[in-house]
Amino acid sequence: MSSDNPETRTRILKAALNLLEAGQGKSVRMTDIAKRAGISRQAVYLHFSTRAELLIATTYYLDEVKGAEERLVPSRATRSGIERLDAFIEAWGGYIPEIYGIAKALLAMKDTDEAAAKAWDERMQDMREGCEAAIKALKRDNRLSPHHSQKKATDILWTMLSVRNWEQLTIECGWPQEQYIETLKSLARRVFVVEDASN
Amino acid sequence: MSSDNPETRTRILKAALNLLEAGQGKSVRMTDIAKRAGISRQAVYLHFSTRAELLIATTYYLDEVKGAEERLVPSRATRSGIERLDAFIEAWGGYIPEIYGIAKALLAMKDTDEAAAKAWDERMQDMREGCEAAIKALKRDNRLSPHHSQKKATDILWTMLSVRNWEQLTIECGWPQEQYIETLKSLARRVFVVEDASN
DNA sequence: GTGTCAATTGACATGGTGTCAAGCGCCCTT
DNA sequence: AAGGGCGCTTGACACCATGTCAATTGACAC
Repeated sequence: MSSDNPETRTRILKAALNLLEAGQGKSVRMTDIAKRAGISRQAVYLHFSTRAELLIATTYYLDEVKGAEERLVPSRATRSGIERLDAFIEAWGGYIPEIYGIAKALLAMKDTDEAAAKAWDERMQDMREGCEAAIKALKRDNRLSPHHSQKKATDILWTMLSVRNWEQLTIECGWPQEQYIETLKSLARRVFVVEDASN
Repeated sequence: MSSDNPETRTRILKAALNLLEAGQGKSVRMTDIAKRAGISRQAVYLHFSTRAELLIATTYYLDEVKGAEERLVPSRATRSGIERLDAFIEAWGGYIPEIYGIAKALLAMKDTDEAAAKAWDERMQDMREGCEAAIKALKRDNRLSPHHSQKKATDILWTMLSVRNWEQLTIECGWPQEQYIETLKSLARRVFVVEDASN
């Protein structure tokens, strides 16, 4: 079981979140999390039976805390496909730095841990739906470049917006977050948008 | 020291290579490599003092075996910037599947192992030089889009061509290698090339 | 034969995850 | 006020991979 005392449970989640955010990808041990939560290591296992399970629960907690859902509201509310594409890139691109710590941890486990892989893929699938919606909206407006099928365009946008690419551009290449967002918006336009595909 | 008997040394490297290629990213243990080389685990340590050192040596061995250098010759030999961009994408994009196994192993160690990180970054730096050269050639021809500075264009091309992106598009999205290459060439054109920037 | 050197064997340290069992303190019940 | 249940603690332990160490073997060289 992994529920009984909700107090301690959320203390653990908070601790995990803090450490993952602060560590920016540095590996965080069960011991560290326990210590931070002011609890014994074994108590952590009383609530989450594996590290993977804890990390996964942490992602849900993160979404709750940061209001992941609400962020996407503006992108859904926009009228034109182009606006929607922009709004989505802005929302997701702005969200990445907040989830980066935990994303990194999950990503690192992906290769060895089945559960971690599944959790991560699930979330990326959610994100992909956003991409797909933006592409569909473009298509509806007859502004989607005829170079790409809908599936292919979605694949490309999804890949462009990956956490790994954000990492490479901002952390390795030193781009400021602002530039990342602006550039990705402009790239997406160049790649996906045409004047009017119906003519 | 890590040299004395070149026979055994290359047997180890071959074993590592085989396993990494076959495993397509699955973690390969020192024990596995030793067994494959028909040698005791400790003998491996006689030649390579750490796993990281072995993996790094394996990348050099790989380059040697696959003739990494020669692959880039056609891209250097081309006249126009556009041809060079195409040739580079083809050469590098075609090389990725061959190095994928070891790339994955190195990438997985990057977070925890200093040496592995350095080795990987070094190789990516080499690759980046190819990107930079292609961008410079475009610029020289006045065909580089004025949207991007040379540095920024290099950053983008470098990121587009990352192993992670190849992985996502081919393995996760299921693109055939052929489609990967063609699409990346076409994307690069759309993103970087203009009719003639000097007018 | 004796030395040298690659390789073998087997034991051991380390560091992290996950397991197990016993015990402790606190609140709830009756 | 005694007894139970429950959340947590303590400490020992198994596991697994990397890396270390020391003693030994076997071949070839002089």
